[in-house]
Amino acid sequence: MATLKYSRQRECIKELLNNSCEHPTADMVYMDVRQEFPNISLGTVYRNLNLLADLGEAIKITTPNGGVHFDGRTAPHYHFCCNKCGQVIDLDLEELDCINEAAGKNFNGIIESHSMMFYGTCENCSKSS
Amino acid sequence: MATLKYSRQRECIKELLNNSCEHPTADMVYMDVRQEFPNISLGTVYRNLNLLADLGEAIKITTPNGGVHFDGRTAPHYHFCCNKCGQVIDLDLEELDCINEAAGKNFNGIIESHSMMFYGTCENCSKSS
DNA sequence: TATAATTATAGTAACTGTTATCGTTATTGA
DNA sequence: TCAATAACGATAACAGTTACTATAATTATA
Repeated sequence: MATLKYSRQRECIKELLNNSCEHPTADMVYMDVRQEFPNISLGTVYRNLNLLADLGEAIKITTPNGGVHFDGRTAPHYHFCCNKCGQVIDLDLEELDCINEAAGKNFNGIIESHSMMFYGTCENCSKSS
Repeated sequence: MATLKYSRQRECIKELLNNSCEHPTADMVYMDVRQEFPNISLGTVYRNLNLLADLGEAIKITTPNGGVHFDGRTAPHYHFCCNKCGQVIDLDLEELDCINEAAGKNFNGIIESHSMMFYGTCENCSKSS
């Protein structure tokens, strides 16, 4: 059961995530997708974003101020979050696998993965300050 | 203005954070502190937790499932979050300063700090599975 | 100490982001 | 073409958190 069925709305959201280099929140996706589907429901946006994340076709990024961003780039990579404007930006730093082992020292559970977020001031905000 | 005034409730919350090795959420703190202040308000707990975090006397830890945990240990260290029970645990891995520089390559903003969270299965959950 | 000024509290309402519900619409497979 | 069912839009419900307000506690001053 629960066979996946095609939907134009989901396709549009997926496209939008893949083609934008920003990492939009559900609200930002809602704004954008409404240009093509003027009366799409916010619930539909949430449902599909979570579905895509569950399918592994998108990544959910939680920022410390509580905002949740979505990324269509599923290859592992790290992000930067600007302390001033809150924008989330991709970083050119390859994933450090070895770090999981290092963290596992003196720890009795099983470490499978990690996430890392960098903070500071983005280019725009450091210019206009 | 806004001179800080002593409050027994805040002191109790601070104590509680410092003496517990778990990393409680606001709700967990609320439960605990009610043993001493049976009719403390949940708002008071939130207000003081955020105040302590602002003062640098506690640290706010946001987990990807949306939960916010608080830590009275303010020295920089990393955490582990169990995928099964959601518990947050301290790790014995010293902060990697050099990593900020590495991340700054090919990046035009200013990187000041980073946070890292490890995931997997905690000791308890891996036993009882 | 007594009093005035002001911060913190308890209780509650309001707000925000997200999920659940439900009747209708779209997709799919026979 | 039709039946089965997933997805939709609209809206209600929900959880976590913050804002509001009258009262209580703390602090500074006389």
